[in-house]
Amino acid sequence: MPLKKRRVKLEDIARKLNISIATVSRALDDNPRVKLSTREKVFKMAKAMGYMPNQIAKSLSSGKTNIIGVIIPRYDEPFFIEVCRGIDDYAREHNYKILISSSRNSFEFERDNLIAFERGLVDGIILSPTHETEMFTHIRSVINKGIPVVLFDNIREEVQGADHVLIDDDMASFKAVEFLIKKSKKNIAFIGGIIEKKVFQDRYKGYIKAMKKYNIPIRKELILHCKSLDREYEDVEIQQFFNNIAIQPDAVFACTDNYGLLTMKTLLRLGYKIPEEVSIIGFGDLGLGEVFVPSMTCIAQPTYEMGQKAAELLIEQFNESNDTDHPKKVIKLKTKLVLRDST
Amino acid sequence: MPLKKRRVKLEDIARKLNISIATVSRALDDNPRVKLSTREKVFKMAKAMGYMPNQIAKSLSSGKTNIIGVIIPRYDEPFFIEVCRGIDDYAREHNYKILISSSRNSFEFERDNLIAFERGLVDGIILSPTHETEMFTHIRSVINKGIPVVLFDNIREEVQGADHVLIDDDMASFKAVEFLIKKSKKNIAFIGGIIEKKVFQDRYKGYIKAMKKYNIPIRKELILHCKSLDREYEDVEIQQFFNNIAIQPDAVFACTDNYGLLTMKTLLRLGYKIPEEVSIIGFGDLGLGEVFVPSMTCIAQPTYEMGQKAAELLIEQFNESNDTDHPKKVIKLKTKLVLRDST
DNA sequence: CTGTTAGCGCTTTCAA
DNA sequence: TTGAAAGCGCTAACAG
Repeated sequence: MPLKKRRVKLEDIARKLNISIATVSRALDDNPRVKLSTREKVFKMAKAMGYMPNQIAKSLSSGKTNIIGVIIPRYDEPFFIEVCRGIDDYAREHNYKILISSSRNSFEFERDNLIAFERGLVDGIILSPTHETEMFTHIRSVINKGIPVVLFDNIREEVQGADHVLIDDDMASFKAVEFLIKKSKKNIAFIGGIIEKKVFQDRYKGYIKAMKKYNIPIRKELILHCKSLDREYEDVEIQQFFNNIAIQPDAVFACTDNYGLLTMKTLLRLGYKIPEEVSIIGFGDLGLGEVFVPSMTCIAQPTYEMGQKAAELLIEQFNESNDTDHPKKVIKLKTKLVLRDST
Repeated sequence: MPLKKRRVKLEDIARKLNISIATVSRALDDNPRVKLSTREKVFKMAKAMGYMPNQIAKSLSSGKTNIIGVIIPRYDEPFFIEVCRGIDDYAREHNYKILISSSRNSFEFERDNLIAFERGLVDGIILSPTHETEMFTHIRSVINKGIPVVLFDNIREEVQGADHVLIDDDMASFKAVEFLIKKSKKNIAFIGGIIEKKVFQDRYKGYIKAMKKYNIPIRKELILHCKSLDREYEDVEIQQFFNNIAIQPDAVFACTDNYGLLTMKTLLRLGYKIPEEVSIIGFGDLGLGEVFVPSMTCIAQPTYEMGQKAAELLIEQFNESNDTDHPKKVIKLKTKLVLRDST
């Protein structure tokens, strides 16, 4: 077992080779201004000595960390994880790493995370605001410091200077509900999430829009806005809702996959036949819908692509000269309805 | 919109206040060796000027980054995400952030990630080795550099100098299979994952051990070691297996929740009654089993706790004086069998 | 092609 | 109670 020795640094290599630190640095960069033979010598020596550059020193000196900060509202939501996977894949290809923080659905945490990132740890930030986030001063403050920001998913308000990646929730929901209506469904229940959240508002809007367009009365009794922020309670809320429902639904449009599944589970337990008596559509399409029996029709979100796109926009911002204040972009990604057994 | 101005640094505050940088630094640390009134002056000025410390500079100077590197085999596996959540919660309480990297089930990536972390970006590493990981030289190399390491989950071989957090897979499986046997099941199928992976080996061992103990013949036809590394193909493999199975199973022990669910789905489709004709037990208990109809009996792993424990051990290592070579710890966490409708 | 040197922003001795 | 100054390890401008 070798002794725990001091890290070897450029200076050590330089001394061994009787050349300057600068030359070693350049050589390891494979800078053609260094004689090939010198470069080779340096490479060999670096390897022999087990040299490993100090990333922190590099960052301090170069002003770049090659880290992208990512802030998501929660970990236990496949949607966010899938977005992160997209970010990570794109980032890695471009030599960035990602630092993920969860805001735990709390504005305080979100701000704290942002502040932590402002301390120079990251070159830029990708953020999905929580439903609590009403003020955007903390985000603007980051942007004003010249740190590139890309927002995704739950965007209540466009933030000047940030890029945005989102989904046309409104339209997607409209299409889904329209699909149900065209199957002659009348009592279409709506299961949404906390209405403070922009995405849920939009999905609700789409539902309302479709119902209105086809002159179907909107019944309060058929509408649930879940308030829970964790799995367990969601289940309870949905069960209670259907246990006590006044009107028998012949279709349910659920705003997330999980709501859709919990709905199916509850309805099956209550003796409903799916899809004969009641059709179900979920939102997200993150794998669960496929596994369930009957499999669930879903609005498929391009989740992974969302992450990729966000990373792409961020890295573009890195490469833009800061002087030219490029107009920021708003990207809307397309969804599609994936038909399965539940409709 | 304020101009994009240069970050304010200690020097700026010092100059404004006509004191030295050192004093400012100490004051912001709330160091009692600085006169209280000075500290207050500094605090106020720092706030007024919008001072934000540069984390990178701090790290270079102090030799600590307060970042924990985490390497997991994949993102799209709730198990790992849940472990990460545990790590993150514990880490955050102790003022650490986590940098998550996926090794994509590839030894190459794992090593690359490790090398990236070796560059001084992180103070320590929590790692779950991939099934491909046979050599541990890359891990040892990190440890020899004095970087604390904690391994979890898929540990094929104890690595000197690292802490380990694991689950008694062998025993857990044994208990689950024994439970089935005591329900008079004879044709107990085993659905495992790539057998190269230590956890799957152990779960298989437990199965075999239980079968042998109760003198139940072990039938090759009832054993499947899935080879796939992604969701989609897992589904296909399991379907094929049961479509062509020679012996009707009266119980299935599945090595992951997902295998369990896919099994249930396939068996239901083939017309089996669960649990009347066939009982199912899954492994993990990460939420899916509860949602499914019928709900699935599972071996519950203390996933979140695993993450917490790993973080705890790592942070303990940080605090140990490096000279005293504390013996490293191996923690085995307990599982339990959660009974639901599938058995 | 290579070396010298001045930082990057902060911490921390040592001295006053 | 404060300040001066030497690093932390690397980059990059400038000089030769």
